[in-house]
Amino acid sequence: MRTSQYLIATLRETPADAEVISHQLMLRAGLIRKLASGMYTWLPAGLRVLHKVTAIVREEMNRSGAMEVSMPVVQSAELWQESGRWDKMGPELLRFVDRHDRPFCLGPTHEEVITDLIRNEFNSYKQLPANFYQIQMKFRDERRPRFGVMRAREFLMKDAYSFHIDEASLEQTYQLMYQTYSNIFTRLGLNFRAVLADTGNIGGSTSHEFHVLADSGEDDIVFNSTGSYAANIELADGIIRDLDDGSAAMLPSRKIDTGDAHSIEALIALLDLPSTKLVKTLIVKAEVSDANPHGMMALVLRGDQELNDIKAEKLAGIVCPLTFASDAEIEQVVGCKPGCLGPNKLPFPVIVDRSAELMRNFVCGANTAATHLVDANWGQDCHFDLVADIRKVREGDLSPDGQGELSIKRGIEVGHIFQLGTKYSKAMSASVLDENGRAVLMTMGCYGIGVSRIVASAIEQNHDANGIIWPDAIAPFQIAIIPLNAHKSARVTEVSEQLMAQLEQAGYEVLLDDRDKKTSPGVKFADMELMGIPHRIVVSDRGLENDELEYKSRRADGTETVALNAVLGFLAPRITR
RNA sequence: CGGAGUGUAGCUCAGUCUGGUAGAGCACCGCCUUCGGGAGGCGGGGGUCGGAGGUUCGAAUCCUCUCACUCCGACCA
Repeated sequence: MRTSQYLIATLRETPADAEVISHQLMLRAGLIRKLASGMYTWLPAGLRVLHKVTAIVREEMNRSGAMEVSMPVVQSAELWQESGRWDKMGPELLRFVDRHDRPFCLGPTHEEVITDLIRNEFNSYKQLPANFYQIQMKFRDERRPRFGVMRAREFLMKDAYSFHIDEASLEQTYQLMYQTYSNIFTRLGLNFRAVLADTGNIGGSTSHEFHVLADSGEDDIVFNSTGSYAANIELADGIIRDLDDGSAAMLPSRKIDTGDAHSIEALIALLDLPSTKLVKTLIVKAEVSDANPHGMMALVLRGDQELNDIKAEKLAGIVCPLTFASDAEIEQVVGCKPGCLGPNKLPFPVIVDRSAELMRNFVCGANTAATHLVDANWGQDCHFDLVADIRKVREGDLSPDGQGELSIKRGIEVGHIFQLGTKYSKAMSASVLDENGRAVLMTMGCYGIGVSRIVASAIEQNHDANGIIWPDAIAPFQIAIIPLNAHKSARVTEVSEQLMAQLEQAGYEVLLDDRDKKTSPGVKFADMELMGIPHRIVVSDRGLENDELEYKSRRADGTETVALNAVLGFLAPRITR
């Protein structure tokens, strides 16, 4: 390909509305342009990258035995009503009506469509297991699109759905997908990690996310040093090093005046105690019932620990999304402001985190203004109804499997695999006959990869001050040829053209910067670097005097000299294919 | 959806407070010079100042409404 016949849409300056580096560089390198919030046009160079990623995903999915299909982007409401998600999904599901006033939506995912297809096609256990996938634009009307294609409303996704006769078969395919995903992200040249994950509103039991490690990531992922444990912080478990064992003798409690010390910080300063001797009591909203007429719930943690919202939302009877009771509501029901709350004689359920379960002789609010209890104890003055893990793990906690301590890094979620079970097959009556001729609901799994998000996350992980540095596997072009002073030297032009033909013949993708003399060498160097082309060859009169070319890797600093007749042998070991 | 902010040339921005002929750099077009790291000179094209209403002799500038976009929080590939 020649730059003179290609759209090189590079920008010298950073567009003002781009915040993260990948978004800035995708705009500057001329990969994408914005149409509206969260919707982007892919320019030629960007689309080449997207296609590279797509091709690798497709190859590995095919290798795993999955079958590619293509389902409609527009889906009828009936299917969604059948699964119950038409009402559950909320405004993220973009709905509209056709000319006959029949309701439709733009597909944000395809569990309903595939389940409908397979319940009609499959009749026998002999047809199982089977795994179907597609690579297609999805639409989700995000509350807040951001970071360019990282969280777009329209995005390219690989989604796969597997069908099984039982859990054991699902487990096998799940493991196969886990391995396939690892192969994909390895081939893409990304630094990634698979972590245990929450299943969110897709439902199901077991789930893993695949994260590309990057500081700009929106998720915290937790893992130990040996690699034997990794989880999204949403559900990560950890063992506190200095956990109380409940062995201390109980002291009688006493009430003390704590004035306007309402926070944990103020209390530790006032009482000269470590935060591990305090408990914090948070009041959240719960469903109103006969047993819980106030519609409230207390969540109790050790003073130095933080609440994990996602874990808390799994408690029975709690209001989702997690909502804190207002000061006024608390005052009305408990009789004091939030600064003096404690788990003593509260008129609603008290859930205690494991960090506080075994504490002895702790400090907590007395549910009276400006008063706290010292040497409070469970069973003596305080009570709880349930012990649960509602704590956010911290860096330095011990790994739950006993191997090493936990660290926390930022990650970008690029893949997610779920064991769905029979959630959709049950709602939509998708069954086959087993060996005994009895109808059995199919067990399902689903597996997603954010293809367009991968492009952005690859840039987050591979860039420098001059621009993008593509891994060879997904570069729009692997090699840039820059002729110098071509207008003054017929030989430079001739050699450049021959070189391009030779390299393309050898199967490389080459971009020859043949822009005319008005485009200075500096501009060409800068553009090719900004676009992230990983290998560069400069053709100059100076070099050709000795039948030599100059090679530079986008990842390395210096340049190397290559004999004109030895280029192919020189490049072969340097370019990953 | 709550909170904050921004809309002026393709891009980055000045001008708005204090109303008076719409600007700069980059990009683009033409000619000349230059040619291994975003060159220089001369000449040129390009704007309903996000939109609507209002105040005024006069509005990018003041007032009201509205739309779009970005950022911070809750959701997700």
